[in-house]
Amino acid sequence: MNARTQARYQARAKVIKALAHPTRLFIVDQIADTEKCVCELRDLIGADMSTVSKHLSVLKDAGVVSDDKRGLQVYYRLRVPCILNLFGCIEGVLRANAEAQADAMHSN
Amino acid sequence: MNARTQARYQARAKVIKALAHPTRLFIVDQIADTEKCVCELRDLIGADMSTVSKHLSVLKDAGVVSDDKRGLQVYYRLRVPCILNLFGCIEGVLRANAEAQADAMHSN
DNA sequence: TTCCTATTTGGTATTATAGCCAATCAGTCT
DNA sequence: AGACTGATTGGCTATAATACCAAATAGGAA
Repeated sequence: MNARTQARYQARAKVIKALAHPTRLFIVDQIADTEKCVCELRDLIGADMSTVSKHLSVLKDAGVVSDDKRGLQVYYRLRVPCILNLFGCIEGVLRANAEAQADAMHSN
Repeated sequence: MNARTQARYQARAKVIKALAHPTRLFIVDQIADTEKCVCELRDLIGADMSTVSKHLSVLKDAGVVSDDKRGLQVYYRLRVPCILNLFGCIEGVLRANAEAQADAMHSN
């Protein structure tokens, strides 16, 4: 794998890595159709505000969300809606995993 | 976020986490339409075979790939093709990021 | 059986990530 | 201006991920 290829996959991995955390997936779901401020997300998640803020900065740095400061609040919204399509696929993987596990049980 | 919700997002995150590495993304691309054995992937990637094997086990454990031992070789294939759709979306994010960066340059 | 080859597993050092607290920053309101 | 609120940043510790080497496993061939 040469340097150019390596760089391309690294850029892709950065975006996916930003999504690879339960809290951040939850955030993406929450702001999918309605923007929300950090304090709202903090309440929904139940973690320290600084923790939520850092998760949001990871998502923002990857280009997944965009922010908009209005008054004291900063509102975050999903910048790239196609990410939502991913969730259906992931659910498919989980279903397939569950089936495979069930099959393995039967064959014992 | 209650325990049930937490568990669901954790399960999803596991699958996405399995994809969140340049080498593993490369592997997914490589076996998208043709299964490949570990040694072929090792040559393409240029890392230690044990490293490649561990990447494959992460993907397999998440249910993304399946393996098939024939003779001395173990062949890996993509188990859930819809993951390929993700790549188009990711490229879209990267393009949007590049544009945003270009815009930021102009406004200086 | 013994040798050889492909793969996996164990051990370990290095690096990255997560979460909380405390401190800081940036607006708002009086 | 000074007090207040929402958000971000820095610092720290704990945990997880990565990559290599070396050792073990599994199957094929002599």
